[in-house]
Amino acid sequence: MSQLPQQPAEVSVPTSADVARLAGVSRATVSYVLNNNATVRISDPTRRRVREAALQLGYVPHAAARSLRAGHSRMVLLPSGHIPGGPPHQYFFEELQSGLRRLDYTVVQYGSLGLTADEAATAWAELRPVAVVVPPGIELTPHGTGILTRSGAKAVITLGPDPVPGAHGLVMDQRRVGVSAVEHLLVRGRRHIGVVMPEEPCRASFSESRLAGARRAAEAAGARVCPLPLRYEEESAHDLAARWPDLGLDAVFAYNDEYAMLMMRALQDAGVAVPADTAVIGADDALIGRLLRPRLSSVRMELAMPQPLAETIDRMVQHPGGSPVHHDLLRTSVVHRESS
Amino acid sequence: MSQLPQQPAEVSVPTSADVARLAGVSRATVSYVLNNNATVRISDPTRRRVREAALQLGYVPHAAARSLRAGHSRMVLLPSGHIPGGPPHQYFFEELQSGLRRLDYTVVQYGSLGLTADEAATAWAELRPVAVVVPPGIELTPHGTGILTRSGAKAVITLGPDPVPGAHGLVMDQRRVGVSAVEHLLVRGRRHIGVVMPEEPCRASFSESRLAGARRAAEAAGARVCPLPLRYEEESAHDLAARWPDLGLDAVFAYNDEYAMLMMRALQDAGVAVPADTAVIGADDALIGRLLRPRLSSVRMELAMPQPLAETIDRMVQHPGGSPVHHDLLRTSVVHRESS
DNA sequence: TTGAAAGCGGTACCAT
DNA sequence: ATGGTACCGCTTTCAA
Repeated sequence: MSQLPQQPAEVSVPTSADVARLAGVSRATVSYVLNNNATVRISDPTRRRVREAALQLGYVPHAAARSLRAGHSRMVLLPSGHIPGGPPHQYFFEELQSGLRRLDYTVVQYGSLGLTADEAATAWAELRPVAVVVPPGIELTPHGTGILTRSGAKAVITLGPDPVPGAHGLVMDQRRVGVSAVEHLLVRGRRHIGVVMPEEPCRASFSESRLAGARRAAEAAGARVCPLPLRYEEESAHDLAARWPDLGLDAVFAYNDEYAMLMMRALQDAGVAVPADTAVIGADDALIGRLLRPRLSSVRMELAMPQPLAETIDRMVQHPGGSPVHHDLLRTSVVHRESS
Repeated sequence: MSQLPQQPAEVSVPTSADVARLAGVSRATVSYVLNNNATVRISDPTRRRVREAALQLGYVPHAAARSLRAGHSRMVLLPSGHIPGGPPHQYFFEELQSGLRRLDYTVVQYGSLGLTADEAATAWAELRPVAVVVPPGIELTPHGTGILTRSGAKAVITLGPDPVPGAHGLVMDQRRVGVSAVEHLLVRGRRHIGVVMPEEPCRASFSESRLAGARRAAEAAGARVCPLPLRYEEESAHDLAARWPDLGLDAVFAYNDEYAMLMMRALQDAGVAVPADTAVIGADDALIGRLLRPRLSSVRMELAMPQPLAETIDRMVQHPGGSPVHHDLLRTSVVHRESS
C-alpha cells in the first residue's frame, strides 16, 4: 500500500561517536555542543558542524546511557491501572503531568494490572525513577515503598485513601464522599440507607472507601447502612429494584452518578417513587445526572490544584529526606437537586 | 564520598557489585544466578548465597544499564494523551497491555500533551523502545516515523484513521461511525442531518473523522449535512435547541451518546418532539442512553481482539523489515431504539 | 565452577 | 577551544 522503500532490516542507530566522526571532532565536543554546556566554550563554526552532523544522521541521544552516567534520571513514574473517579481525577492527572513536564521531568505511566503490589514496585524500581506518584486504586505497601526509596526514588507519594508508612501521603480520601452523601440524606430525614456497590473489580477500591465513609456517618447518627452489590447492567438493577420492598430502605447512595441513574431508572420502573419513597444521590456531579427526571442530586468533588503538587514533588526531589508530608487534596460538597 | 555538606546522607543504591561482595563471588556469578542463565552451571550453595545477599540488600537490577549492555530493550511505548472513544477503546488498550506483558514486554505510556508531533517522536525515541503503538488522537508524521525507526524501533504502528507512510497502520477508522449513523438516518427517511461537533479540543480528532464519514454517506445519497458545534454544557445545548426551527433539520447524529443525550434533552425542553420532529442517534452504545426516554439509538463499535494485535507486534519485533501492514480493527453496527 | 575484563552510549574531569 | 579518558551498572565471552 505504501510506496516507500523498506529500510534495511539491520539499521545501525547513530551514536554520538558517529556524529563526532562526521563532524571531525571528539565525542566530548559533541556532548558539549548538544547540551549547550555553559562551562565550556566552543567556537561557532564547530558548533555548527556538530549540529549539522547530528541533524544529518538523525541523531537522538540515548536516555538510558545518559541517566546511567549521570547517576540519576528525571523520570517521574505514574503507575496506571484503570484510574476510576471520572473527569475530575482524569483532569487532575493530566494537569499534574503538564506541571511536571514544565519542571523538566519526564512523566511515564506504567500499566501495572495483573501484578501484585510488590512485583509492581520492583518493576517500577528497575526504571530508577526519581519520583513515584501512586494514584488511588493502585496498591503500595510499606515494603514496596522501601524497595523504591532504596533504589533511589527521592519521593514516593501515594494518593490513596490511607497513608502508607514511609511514603508521603497526599491523600484523596474517598471516604469523604460517603460521609457527605449520608449526612445529606440524614438531614433530609432518611434513616435506612442503601449503598450501591459496583461488582466490577476495578471500582472496588473507590467503592469500599465510599462505603466506609457512609458507614461512619450513619453510625454517628444511629442510622442504618446496607451495602447493595450491583453490576453495571439493566438486568442487575431490575433484580435489585424487585427486592426493594423487602429491604425497607428510604434512601440510596450510589457509587457514582452512572450507577445512581441506573438504579433510579430501575426503581421508577418498579413503581418506587423518587424521591418520595426513596431518595437517591450519586457522586461526581456528572452532567448526565441533570438530564434524567427527577434531576439527580450528587456529591461534587474538588481536587486541589495539580500544579502545586508538581512543585511539591520538585521540592522533595531537590531536598530529599524530609519527614513524610500528609495532606488531603479532596474537598466534597453536595449538589442538591430533585432526587433527594 | 559523602563529604559534601549540601547533600544529606545520600542513600547508596545497591548494585550487583555490592551483592557480589556480600556473597563473596564475582559480579559475573551474580548475573548468572539472578538471570537463571542456563548456559552456565553454578553450584547450589553459591546460588543460595547470591540470592540471600540480593534479598538482604534489596537489590533491584538497573533496567537502563541492562538494556544499554544488551543493545536493545523490550519496551513498548504507548503515547497517551487523553484517549477519547469511551469504554470500548479503553478496554482495548488495557487488554493490549496485558497481552504484551504476557509476551514479556514492558509497556510504558508516555504522556505527550503539549508537544508537537516531532518533538514527541524525538522524546519517545530517546527511550529506545522496541515498538511504538500510537493510538488515535495522537499525531505521528512520516518524519516522526523515520526518527523512531532510525533510533531502533522495530515496529511503529498507528491506530489513527489514516495510515502514515512508513508505519504499519492498524487502522481504527472513526469515519465508519459517521457512515453507519447517517445511513441509518437515511433509511429512516431523514434528509437534513445535523452533526453535533464537540468544541472540546480533546475530542477534535475523533469528531472530525466521524463528521467526514457522515459527509461521505450523505453526499452519496444527495442528503444534507450540517455541523453543529456544541460545548458539553446545558447552556450550550439550549442555545442550539433555541435555533432549531431556523436550521430546518430532521435528524441529529451526535458525536457520542453523552452529547446525544444532552442534545435530546435540550430539544425536548424546547418543544421539539423526538423522534417525530427530529431523530437522534449517538455513538458508543453506552448504558445510560437506555435510561432516558425515548431510549437512545446508537452506533455500537466493536474493536478487534487486542491479543492478536499483541502477537502481531511481537512478530514484527522478531522479524522486522516486513512491508507495512494495513488492517482495519473497527466494526460498527447500529442499535436501533426509540429516538430515531 | 568461577573470575577478569571488555564494552554498551554518554558525560565530565584534566590535559593540551 | 578541543581531545583523551575514566566511569556509570550490567552482561558475556574467554581463561583459569
